[in-house]
Amino acid sequence: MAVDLELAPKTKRAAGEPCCEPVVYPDVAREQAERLAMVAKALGDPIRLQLVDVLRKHAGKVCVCELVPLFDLSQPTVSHHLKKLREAGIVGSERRGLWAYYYVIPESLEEFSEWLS
Amino acid sequence: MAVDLELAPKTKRAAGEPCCEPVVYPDVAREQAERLAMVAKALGDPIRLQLVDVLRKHAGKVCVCELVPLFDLSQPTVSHHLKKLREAGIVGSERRGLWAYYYVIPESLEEFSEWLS
DNA sequence: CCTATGTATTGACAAACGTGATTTCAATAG
DNA sequence: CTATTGAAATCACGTTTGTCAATACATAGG
Repeated sequence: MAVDLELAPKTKRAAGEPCCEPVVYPDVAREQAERLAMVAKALGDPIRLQLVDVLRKHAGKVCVCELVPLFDLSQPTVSHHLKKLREAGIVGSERRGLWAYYYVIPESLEEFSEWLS
Repeated sequence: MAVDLELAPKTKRAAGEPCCEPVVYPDVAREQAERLAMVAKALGDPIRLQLVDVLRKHAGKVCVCELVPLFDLSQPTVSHHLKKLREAGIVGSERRGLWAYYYVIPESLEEFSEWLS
């Protein structure tokens, strides 16, 4: 696995230009990037984005039985998307009797919103 | 394939509650949702999110050769992520000699940023 | 021309994703 | 208890994704 000894730097830089500024560091720590990306990924599907939009605009909690008919999808599929949103911490749910009500957790979007602006 | 004739609505609503408010509509049109989701999806990977972060913070254009060593990834993989960002309209690129320089297109994030807040 | 260098594309592959059919769970009504 | 109903979980499927190795492409220098 020994790599060739660096005999000569050769030309290294083709033109005289130094290519770019000194060095660049991502000053969004990996951890933060992962949190942000997790949120973005959850919003990275049109259905889920609309789900969040509906829930946000509605302020209150919305029943799954109202959400399903809005999308031309099976109930299990909508349920699946809601689960993804739950896992990303974007929405919460609450059961009342037979029905399940979903709502957006506003703080979950704050960090992302701030990073974006 | 004929479904049973609907003999009787049966109980229909278990409790007396009407389940929830009248009806809810997604007032983010499908088209807009798809645009927003496309941006979110592109940001939905930690590497790409950090790439955008670096490019944004840097204001100017950054050479690929500076970006690659920031991530513990092969050059083709970084190139692949940059392509995804390009396809989503989030970044642009420019060749100068041998090098390629990338930059964020700020307007590309505006709609998403507004929707989010 | 030929060689070296920075970047992009291709091919391959495992992992994750989006979806629907089917089944399971939980809770209510009788 | 049994039957019904809303929601979630499971299974199966084709598609997309992230990654690297290898290759191709473009440009600059000899």
